[in-house]
Amino acid sequence: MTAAFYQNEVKFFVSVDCIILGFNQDELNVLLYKRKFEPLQGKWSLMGGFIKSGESIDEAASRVLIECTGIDDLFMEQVGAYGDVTRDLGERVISIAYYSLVNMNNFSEEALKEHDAVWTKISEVPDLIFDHNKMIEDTMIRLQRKAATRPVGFNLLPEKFTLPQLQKLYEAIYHTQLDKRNFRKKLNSMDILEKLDEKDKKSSKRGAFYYRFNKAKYDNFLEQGFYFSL
Amino acid sequence: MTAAFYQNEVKFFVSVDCIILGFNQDELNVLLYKRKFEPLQGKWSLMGGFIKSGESIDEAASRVLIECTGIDDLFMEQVGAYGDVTRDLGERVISIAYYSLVNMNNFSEEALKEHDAVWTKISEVPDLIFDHNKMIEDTMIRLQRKAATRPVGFNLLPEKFTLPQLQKLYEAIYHTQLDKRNFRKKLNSMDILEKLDEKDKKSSKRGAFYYRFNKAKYDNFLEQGFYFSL
DNA sequence: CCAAAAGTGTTCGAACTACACCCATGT
DNA sequence: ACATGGGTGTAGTTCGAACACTTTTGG
Repeated sequence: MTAAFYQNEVKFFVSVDCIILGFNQDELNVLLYKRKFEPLQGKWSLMGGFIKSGESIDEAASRVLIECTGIDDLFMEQVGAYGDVTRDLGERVISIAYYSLVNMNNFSEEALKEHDAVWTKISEVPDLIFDHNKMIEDTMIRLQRKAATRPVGFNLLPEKFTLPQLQKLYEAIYHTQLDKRNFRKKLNSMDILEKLDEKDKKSSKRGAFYYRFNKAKYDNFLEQGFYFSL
Repeated sequence: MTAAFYQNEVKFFVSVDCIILGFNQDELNVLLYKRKFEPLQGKWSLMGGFIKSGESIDEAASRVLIECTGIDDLFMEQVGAYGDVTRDLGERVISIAYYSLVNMNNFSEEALKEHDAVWTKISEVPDLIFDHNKMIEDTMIRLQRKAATRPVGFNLLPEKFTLPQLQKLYEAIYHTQLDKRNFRKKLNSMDILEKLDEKDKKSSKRGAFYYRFNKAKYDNFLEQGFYFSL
């Protein structure tokens, strides 16, 4: 039994909410859920869960993420704590948002249905419960900064991807158009990708070469004192 | 009485911890306190406080900040939530860190003594309780990113400051040396400062002109579609 | 043969880096 | 008069932005 040092203080429910992002058909998507309990049962929301007693915040976020995706070891980062007094309509709950970048292809239709989950284009996110829309907005800003300086974008793609795909991804993240030649030139100069012999012929007749992110090359790139920036 | 929706869940103590940063004699400083209660009474720590029931996290942080500084309306930003199960030696406490940038000159010796507070050079911060050292480290990284893209540095200086002072500040934040001429050229091109007639003669015989950050000029600068970057 | 996407280099201007000397003044 | 920190301009280089045509191939 631990000593009760803080007897006079108030306790709060604390939850985590997960912003799970994927990329498909040139658009960022977020995984939304129909809420399964009151209050606001049936409304659209992020997937979340209360922190349990033996569990750190990161662990709680991992747990929720695994519940949702069935996948372990996903890229995940804390966005921040949300604590307006009336943010939750039920009782007072402080929530800590995490975002995760996943490869949408790893999700089966059944897995999604089972949880009442749908991938929703970022541009078409409806009104969500509580402050969940704000959490997504904050996440988008954070992702922009992160993706500009760290190679986290690859988490949103399959292991093998084409350069046009990669470019579309960054265009979606930054919400801009990029020049094909400049984009490729920059990537080329970093030498962090591995070109495969295989081509993807789904999106064009000619086909585009597959590439793979090469961690060893990237580490080497960092050792040279360079910084990733796209 | 609100409905009890979440009866089966666990509640936690939630606190805020404040990283109060100042700048003096070419160094960033952080305000440290001798802890006033058990556990670890008398040890060095950040100033913190438990969140109270009617209070948002931001409000709690503001309250603690005002208690410490006597000043309202300080620059303040959330760093993140810290929730390792055993981070607090007393009972389990989840803590949310905020950093604030202040002008050290606004603190009287008496005000500091009253709280058992001391300004400590960032390079000389001792072992603090719990994860407070980690909070400071995370803050420094965050400050670097923030200061590079937003004019937040001015919060660390008196209203009137000299260019050598400003340069020293950025050198301290980035932990690097900057070229005097290039630094001034860049600032000049932004046209966000107002040159005063007055000179500061404390640090040299010739004296250095005072400048003042001009919000209107800065807003205009933004409207032109430029971004602050130093 | 043609539509549709993949792939490829060069030029120009802007921005950053490096760099050295004179100025003002308190002691 | 001199030591100390304040203030100023230019040249070279690098980096990012703009830009158009050829290639491949399924239909």
